[in-house]
Amino acid sequence: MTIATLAAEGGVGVETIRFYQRRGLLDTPDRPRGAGSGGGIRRYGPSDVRRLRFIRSAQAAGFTLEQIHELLALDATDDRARARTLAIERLSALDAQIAHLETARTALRLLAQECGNGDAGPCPILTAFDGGHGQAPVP
Amino acid sequence: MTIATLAAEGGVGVETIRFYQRRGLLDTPDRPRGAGSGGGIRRYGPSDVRRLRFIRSAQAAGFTLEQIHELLALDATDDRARARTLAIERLSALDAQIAHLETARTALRLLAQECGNGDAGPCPILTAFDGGHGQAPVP
DNA sequence: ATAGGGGCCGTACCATGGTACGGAGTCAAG
DNA sequence: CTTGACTCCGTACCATGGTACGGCCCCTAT
Repeated sequence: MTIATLAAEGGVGVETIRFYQRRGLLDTPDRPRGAGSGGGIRRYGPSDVRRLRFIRSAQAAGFTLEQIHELLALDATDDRARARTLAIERLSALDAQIAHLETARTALRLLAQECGNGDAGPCPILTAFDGGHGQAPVP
Repeated sequence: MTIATLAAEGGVGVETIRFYQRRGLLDTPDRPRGAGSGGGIRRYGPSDVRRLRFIRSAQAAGFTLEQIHELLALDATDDRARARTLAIERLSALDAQIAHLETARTALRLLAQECGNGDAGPCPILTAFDGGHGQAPVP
């Protein structure tokens, strides 16, 4: 398949594929020799699709591209311990993030509710979050 | 209080305060007239602290700075409907995001588990996420 | 054989949310 | 009345994760 097909399979744009290649997340197959200068068109296979889909999923799990790079490198080795460590680290970050968002959700429900009841004047937006004392946003 | 104190109250850096001012999220008090040229040092009060804390909380709830800008503008009006709409929109985005992260968490637990059992060879990182078909990451 | 649609490549640009820097001004304590 | 910490301001820079552009090459169908 060509790069456009690969991109479509992964639900991303062609430029994104190239971007991932530059980052070393996807490999760049050789251009078939035999064409005039520079070579022909690179071809991709099912393993590239799997890899691309993995990247998207791992991204959805909150790994950065750099971490995904490491995970992919790990896939070739049998350093299970390292892979486990990465997974567990991300898992606890994920737990924290979820807890965090749930807190935010509670505060937000309050805001929606306050603004929903029929009292006069503007709803007290500035005080809606008064429980959370400047909690840092999840980066 | 001075800008450094305000920053400390909000748990952010001085540069962040200035950045918020440029974005119109915090206002920039007048420099007291009477000093040589340009004027003296700006002073901040408790309302600035509240506002700053609100910004941080809203950010934690996933609002962008632009949306926070609108919320703050709304605080001066009595357009409760608009505030409610924003809150409810963010609420459902938040719900989706939480659900999403929970899915990721499940997949990740699987990965950690797979890599934890004693089978030979590398753990199948690439197939660990095979349930999620290239789900887009939460932006 | 020629046009058009992709592909290839380098490089530039984008949004978001800050972070840093340098020079000048201000202010309070010693 | 000087020193040193802090402020002000403009502007530049950073990381992340892309997105776009322009020029050239290749390939296939007409």
